[in-house]
Formats: sequence, structure tokens, C-alpha cells
Amino acid sequence: MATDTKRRLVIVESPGKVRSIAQYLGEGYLVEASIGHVRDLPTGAAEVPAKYKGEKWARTGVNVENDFEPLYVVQADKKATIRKLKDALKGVDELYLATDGDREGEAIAWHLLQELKPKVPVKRMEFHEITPDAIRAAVAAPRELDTDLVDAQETRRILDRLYGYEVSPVLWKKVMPRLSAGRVQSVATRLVVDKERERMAFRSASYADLEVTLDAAGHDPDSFTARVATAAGLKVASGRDFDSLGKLTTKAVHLDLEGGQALADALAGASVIVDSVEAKPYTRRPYPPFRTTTLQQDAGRKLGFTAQRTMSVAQSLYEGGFITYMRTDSVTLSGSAVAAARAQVKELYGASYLPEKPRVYSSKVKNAQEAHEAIRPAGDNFRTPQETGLRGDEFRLYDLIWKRTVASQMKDAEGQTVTIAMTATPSAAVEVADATTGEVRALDRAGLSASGRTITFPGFLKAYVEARDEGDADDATANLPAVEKGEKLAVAGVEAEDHATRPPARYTEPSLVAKLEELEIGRPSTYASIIRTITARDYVFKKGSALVPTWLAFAVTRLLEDHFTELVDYQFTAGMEDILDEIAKGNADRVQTLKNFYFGSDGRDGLDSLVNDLGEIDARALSTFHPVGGEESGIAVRVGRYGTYVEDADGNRANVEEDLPPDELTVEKARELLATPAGMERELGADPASGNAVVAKNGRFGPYVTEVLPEGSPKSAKPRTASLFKDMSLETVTLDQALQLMSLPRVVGAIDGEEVTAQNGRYGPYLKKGTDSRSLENEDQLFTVTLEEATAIFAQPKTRGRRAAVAPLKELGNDPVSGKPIVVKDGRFGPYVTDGETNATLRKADSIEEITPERAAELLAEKRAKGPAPKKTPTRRTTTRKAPAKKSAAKK
DNA sequence: CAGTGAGCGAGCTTCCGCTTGACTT
Repeated sequence: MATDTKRRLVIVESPGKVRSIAQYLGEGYLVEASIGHVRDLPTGAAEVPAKYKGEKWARTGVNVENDFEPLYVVQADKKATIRKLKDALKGVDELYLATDGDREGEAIAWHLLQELKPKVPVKRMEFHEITPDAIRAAVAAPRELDTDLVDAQETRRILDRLYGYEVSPVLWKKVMPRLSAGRVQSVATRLVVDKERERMAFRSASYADLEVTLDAAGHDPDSFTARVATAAGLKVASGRDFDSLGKLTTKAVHLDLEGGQALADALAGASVIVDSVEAKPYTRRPYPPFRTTTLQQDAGRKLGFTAQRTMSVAQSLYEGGFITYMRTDSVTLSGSAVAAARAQVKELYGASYLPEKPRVYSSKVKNAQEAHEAIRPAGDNFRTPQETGLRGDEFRLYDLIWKRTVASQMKDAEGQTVTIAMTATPSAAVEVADATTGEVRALDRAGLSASGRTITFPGFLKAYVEARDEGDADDATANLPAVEKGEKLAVAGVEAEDHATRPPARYTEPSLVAKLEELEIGRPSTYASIIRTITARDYVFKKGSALVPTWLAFAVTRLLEDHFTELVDYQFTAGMEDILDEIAKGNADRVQTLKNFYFGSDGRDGLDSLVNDLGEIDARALSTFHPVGGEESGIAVRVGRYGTYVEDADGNRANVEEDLPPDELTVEKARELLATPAGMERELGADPASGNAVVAKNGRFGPYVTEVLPEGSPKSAKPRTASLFKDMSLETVTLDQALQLMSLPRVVGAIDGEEVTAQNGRYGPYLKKGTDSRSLENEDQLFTVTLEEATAIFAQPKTRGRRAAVAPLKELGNDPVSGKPIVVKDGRFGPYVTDGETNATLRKADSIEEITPERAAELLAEKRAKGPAPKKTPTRRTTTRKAPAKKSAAKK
């Protein structure tokens, strides 16, 4: 065989794989990483190349009128990667695109091809585990790029862009700026909202049950407990017999504590006979190895990690070569991993714990793409946690992964479940009233039941026990004595216990992610960031580990449900995945798919017509709710721009705390809020002149001071109020300052017989003379300005604002169109260029230092092309003053 | 949500999925 002297470049996605793959391939192979995607649709106007700027579709980067042609740009932070790959390409004879073997990986390969434009032969190489055999086999059997699969990815990408960039602006107009909607986040939010709705509609039922302690002398153990399961042949109601409205759904006796106590008393001296003893074998299989979601769930439950923390610790374990790739939907172990796990089982637990054949797991995830292995310890020989030398979070997470992997190759746990049924006959019949119907029943006998489980062989449980969420506790593990049918037992004690049914539990981070996975929404690489997004938008907040929706989420979800019903349907993504699969197989057409989505089909409205028909969306109605149980209360809960508030029929309002879960906003709570004045209030003291208390409050327009008029003051009497100056704060303002502020407006004097006053207003401090007014430079002038100065100010024209006199920052020659000189000026909205007629603000990418005359002319031309600014629609009264600070989610 | 008078160059916000450093404290 001739020596192969060809040099080849292999491009993978993750830099973490480069070293081992290079090692497996040996000489002649140069391995580099693309570090994920290299191109994408432009994020915003700043990324759109100049030649497309004027296009209608530049905002989304998708030309919907030309078969949804996408515009791709190499993001700034990827330019260096492309340059590096191009350099690497220069010295090779062949290119192997070894990006992940899934939809996104195929697209990355295609984008690389488009950007690198290689002159050498190109092959697509695919592998699903990083072992020497797998890598060598992959390089020996390359394939062609699958353009159908790329089509499927592009369809997914374009659809997500159109959804996100068309629907979000609807929310800006109708609810609040900066909000967002998207295929994944909007459904995630809706899930959390729906759960809260269930909790709000939930009505608790209370019921009693009885626990009987039985004497089993002569056995081991010599006593055990049983439940009263039936009374007079009828089932005794327990939690699962009630529906979410607290109604009994089965034919059963509903005991209240009193009835339970009466029955308990009657059973205290009862004789008990064993009716049956049933033993069933019990086996339990180990859990499959971890994938991203199950790792996040278990690390959340056992280690208390957030999804984000889990992923960040896993990332460092991956980079350190301790575990395999952590973003995966596969539960498959490579052959060498199975061998490693089995070797370790034998070594640590003995051959009796090892199944004859390796266990094989297959993914239950419907849209699993299986580009990677399961998450497991790296290598062909697993290191025990102690051997790794890891510490802290890394040790704990590795330990979890190691145990789960080893346990997945162990034998089933085996044991028995035993159920004992007994009849108790009270010494005298007792009468008990049914708590639901009021019917009085004579209870002459009760059926008792006890169950327990014994483990005879622990199997995998020796290595690993999965933690459970609270609420599904498995308490049937008690060990029971070996009593026999017909045996008589004595009652050692009876206790009646009161219970109440509980509303469905809220989602936690891991349980929401698990639900999303079940609905085929989101991908392993995004699970952690989904929660970050809906938290950053203030749709959801955490209370302990529970995810609680805000009223804002209720408003947004309702808007989407009412007007974009299909888009927040829980099956929407699953349906989309089916179509994408058809595209990937070459059975469906991407353009037709996108047309159906965007322009509609068979009488169904498309996205385009939905977002362009906003007249019907009644923002006020969408943002109005009732407190829990308060449909008739006359109290409304409203989501406003400054937060959520309650309002009664008289128009009284009160803020709702941001961290109050919606299901706790009952009518009583709303009344309580309305009874106590809104927001923070600080007493500053009494005005020595009037004796009135002076308080500082937060209002619609920011912090202000006001006085409390004595009770019985005439209704026409208005308290003096005044906004704080900008350099004052609610926490530190003093009584003296407050009194001075409230002394405004100050009469400065008179000009031409007209009184001049200095006062603080909506646009800041100003002088007023009849109907004429002038702004003041600063707030202190309200107290210091003299009549002389005021006269001079009124002698100036009105536009003597601080901006007018500002000199140009830079001159940029003459505009080629108007012929007039272009200058850069600093204005209210930051730097802008102007030729005296047309003004254009500099974009994010521009700077005063670097702007060229050409760029300035371009900005002006763009602005002229847009025509006159659209007439502002009359908005509700707003203010330039800052809204009360909202918890702002720091964006990374 | 307190209650008060101008006229002025707007542009940007936003999606989902793939992958790591480079930043600052």
C-alpha cells in the first residue's frame, strides 16, 4: 500500500474535542474547531450590510417576498475563527467537515462551506462518540453534505426569527417595550402561567383519616401500622378522591376530624382479624445514564444546583477531560464505556451485581438527535471520584455522573411488596356523619390495609438512588411482620389525622425543563438559558425553588392565547418538528412550509396578517384581571407600565408587591392593600407653621413630599405637594428640605404688571409669567433667581435651551445631495449628523471619532429615504421623569 | 398612583441554537 501523504483539515464544533481527535487520527490531519455556528441572521440594524439597509425586510433579515431568502452575516466575534480556518485550509489537500451529526451540525458544515469556499475536495464526516475506533471509522467512510437536512435547519431558523421578531413588537406596542415572544419562551411562560391558573382555581378539601397501630407480638417486627381503608364496606375518602374544586369524585365516606375521632374511639378496643396477606415480587431497573435534562434535574434535587450552575460545572469537567459532552439528548453509551462501567461494577460490587449482558438504553426523547453520547465519565477506564482529585462542586457533580453511569450497568433491585388486608370490628357500632352529604352512617366494621416493601437484593440501588421531588414521596417501604390469614391482632392505638388537599405544585427549574423536553421544546444547549430569558423579561421569578409567574406574564400569555393561539399551542413545536423531519427526508418543501406559516393557508391566518391587524387587540382588557375568587368583588388587578396595582370600583388604587405570587392575591389581600396607602412612605415630622405632618412618598412621577391635612378639612382643601429635586432621595430628604420644596411656587416679582413665579414642573424648573414660560438651568434657581435675572430670561426667545448653543463637534464637508455642510452635533438622543435640514442619529456601530463624510452622507440619505417622521399617535400622558426603578435583569 | 408649561434630529428593543473565552469585580 502506498504511503498516504495527503494533508487534511478536520473541522469540529467544540474545541474540547480537538486534542483527542487529533491524537486518534495521527499525522497528516490538522484538527480545528468552528466553536459553534459561524454565521447567523443579523441581530439588528447595526449588523445589516449597507447594501441591504434600505430593504423592507432588513429588520428581520428574511426576505419574505423572495422565497424567504435569509441574509447571513458573520458575527464580529466569529471573524477571527473564519480567518483562522481559512489559513489552516491553505496548507491541506482535503477538507473534512466533522461538525456534529445533527440538524444544527449539518447547517454549520454548510455555512463553513459557504464562508471558506474551499478549492480542495470536501467531505462530510460523522461520528457519535469520541473513541479511536469511531473516529477512524468515520474518517474512512465520509459522506456528502445533506442539503435536505440543512434545509430543515434553515426553515427552523427562519421560522424562529419571524416568530420572535414579528410578535415581540406587538408586545412593545400593546403591553410594554422590551418584552419578547418566541416559540420556546412563550410556551415556557405559558406553562408556568397555566400552573398558577390551576392553583388559583383550586379549592382545598379537608378530610380525616385514621392510622391504626397493631400489636403483632411474637413476630418481627412486633407491631406495625395500617390505614383504615373502608368503613361499613365503603371506601374512606383520601386526598386523591377529591378533585381540584374540593369535590368528592368517588363513592366514599368523607370523614372530618370529628367523625374520624369518633371512629377512632370505637376502634380503640376493636378486634382485628387478618383477611389476606398478599406478597408480590418487586423488581426495579436502574435509570438510564444521564442526558442534559436528567442531569439538571438530579443535580437540582440532590445538590441544589440551578440548571445554569449544573451546566457551568459540567462544562469545566468536560474541558478538564473528566466527562463526555454535557449537552446531549442521548442515553447511549459507547461500547468502551459499557465495558468500563461493567469492569467497575465487578471490581467494586462483585460479579453478583453484574448482569450477564450489557444493558442497552434507547432515548425516550421524541425529537432526540443523538449527536453525542450520554453524559458519563470520560475515557475507557472510569476514574472513581476519589481518583480524580476533584473538589467542591466539581467533585459532587462528577460523583453523581459516575454513580449513575455505573449503576446503569448493574442488576435490577429485587424484593417483595406485601399487602395485608384486615377487618376491625368495634365493640359497639358507631354513628358517623358524612362530611360531604351530612348523611349519618352506622359503621359496624372497618377495613384496614397495610403495605410494605422489602428489598432482598439491592442491585443498582447499592450505587445510586434517584432523589424525588417533594409530593411524590414513596413511603411504602415499611417492613411488615409475617402475619397469616385468620390471625387475630390487637389494636395498640388509633389516631385520627386531619388533612387538606393541596394545589398542584409549581414548576421548579428542572421540572419545567423536563416538561419542555417532553413537549419537544428547546434543546439541550438552551434549557438553562430559557429560564434565564423568562426571568430577565420579568415573566417569572423564583420563590425558593418554585417558578412563579408575574401578572405581566398573565397579560402577555393572554394576548398570545387570544390573538396568536397557534403559536403558544403546546403541540406547535411538535408539529413543526414533524414537518422539519419531512423536509430533512426530502418529502416536504421549505418555502411552502414557511409560506403556510407566514402568509397562512386554507383559511388559516398567517403570522403576517396577525401582526398587521392589531386594532382588535384591546390592551387594557388584556391587562385586567380579578383577584383570586374576586370575580364579583368589583376589584380589578391591572398590569400597568409601572407595575401591577389593584383598583376598586371607586378608582382607589394600590400597588401590588412585585414578589407576591398571583395565587396569593385574594380579595382579602386586595382589600388590605387598598386600605393601606401605596408604596413606601416616610414621616418627616410636623410643619411648625401648620402642625400638619409632612411625609415623603413615591408617586407616579417619582418621589415627592406632601402634607397630611387634619381630619375634617374641607374637601376643597388641597395639600401642598412637591417633587424632590434630582439630587434628593426619599430615604434622606429632611423636613427642612420638604418645607422649602412645598413653599413653591415662589413669587419672584412682577414684570409689566404680570406676576412671575418660579416653580417645578413636568420638564423641570421654570419661570411662569401669565401664559408665557421659560425653563431654568437648575433646580436651585427656583429659590435664588432674582427679578432682574428673570427679566433677562424672559427677554430671550423661548428656544434658548441648553442644546441650541452647542457648537458642532465635527465638520464633515458638504452633503452630495443637498450641497450643504454636514456637521456632527450632540443632542438629546446622543450624537447626530445634520445638514441643517435632515438629521440622523449615529447608530450603535458609529462613533464621533471614526465617522467619515461618506458614512454621514449615507445616514442622511437613509433618513431622507424614510420620509418625514410618522406622526406620533397620541399616547397617554407620560413624563420624562424616571419610572420607579424596576429590578433590571443584568444581561450578560 | 401627586398635578404642572415648551418644543425638540429618534432609534432600539426582540428570536433559537451551536459553541467558548474575554470581559469586570
